[in-house]
Amino acid sequence: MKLNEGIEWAIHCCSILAALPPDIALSAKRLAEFFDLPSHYLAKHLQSLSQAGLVSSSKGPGGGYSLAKPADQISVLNIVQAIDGRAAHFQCTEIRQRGPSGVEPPCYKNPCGIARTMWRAEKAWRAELAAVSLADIGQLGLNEIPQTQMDKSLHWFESVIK
Amino acid sequence: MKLNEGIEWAIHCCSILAALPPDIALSAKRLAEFFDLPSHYLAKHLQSLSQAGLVSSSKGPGGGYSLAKPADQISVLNIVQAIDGRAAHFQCTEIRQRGPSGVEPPCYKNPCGIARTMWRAEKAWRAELAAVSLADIGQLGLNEIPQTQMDKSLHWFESVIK
DNA sequence: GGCAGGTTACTCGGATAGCGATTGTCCGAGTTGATCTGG
DNA sequence: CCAGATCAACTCGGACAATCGCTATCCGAGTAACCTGCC
Repeated sequence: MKLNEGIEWAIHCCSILAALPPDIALSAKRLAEFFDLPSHYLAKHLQSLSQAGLVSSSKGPGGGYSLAKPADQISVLNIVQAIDGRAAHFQCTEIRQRGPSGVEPPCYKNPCGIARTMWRAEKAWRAELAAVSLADIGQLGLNEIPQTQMDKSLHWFESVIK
Repeated sequence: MKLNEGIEWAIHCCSILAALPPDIALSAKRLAEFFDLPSHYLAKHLQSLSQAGLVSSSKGPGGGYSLAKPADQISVLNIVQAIDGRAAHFQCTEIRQRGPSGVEPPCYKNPCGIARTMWRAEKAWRAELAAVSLADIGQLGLNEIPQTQMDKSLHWFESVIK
């Protein structure tokens, strides 16, 4: 199992948007340029974020994407689920009901213990991701980004936005 | 992202092996028959369990698979990792280092906050799975399996093992 | 009757195709901002 | 100089290929039990 690569891109892009003034939009092309990513493919993932209501989009010159909500109201889980879907990773196919020892479906009152175990683990995973907001990610970044990169980033923003 | 379907099969098969007397081996064919699964494909996953040292295999007539360790020393995480590999689900490609604002790799002392967040969530996921052993799964089963199924299963075992 | 050798049937293990989801790419619809023209 | 219409460039959004990993299958290597013939 491998997590969708676009998840990394989406979280990074959202954290950039969170650092910008709220009324500034950044196009998919600019975001791709900032991270040196294939712009068309990144656009596909940004569309998912837009459909999930995490970012709002505007067309035409000066348009692009901006956060639809304050950064502290968007969790990492929101972004992950927007890109990767909300389906459970483990899917129980009820093989206990099959084969020579299976009995009628109504006899099974609960999901089987194996599925419950897997789902409990997924729940813990989601809880960890839900506990971290974009604002938290931004704060981490402010504390740890090399000063040189911060300067280059600010310079890049100014050259692009004007 | 979807978890390998074989994980469900492998855990069910291991829980069956855990319920058997330790000196009894069950072949891939029999296990597939019990759950009505494609035997050849199930065999592939059982090989993974064997390579991981969770089950021991014996060839020839009367051979098959049996648990290599006591059921309380095999966690669900062991099985999941045997089938799905031990690689992290989230792979950080360090896109923060790329693009016009990137600086030299030595400037980045820690993994980026996004990767740390994702990995912390995976750690919580693994911890939940590591906390459940095959013995626990078996206990859950004993408490919840319909009596009719238990009878049919015992009957099937007797007809197969003799 | 007991034993040695050969045979047979059964099992695992790795090597080999098929398919679906993720990855990657493109063009059309729509909007905004600037430009140009006329008053 | 200002207002309005036109135009052009830019952006998103959905539709269309290519690649990789999961799914599925097979056959060969090895082993244990069994059977047969001989002592």
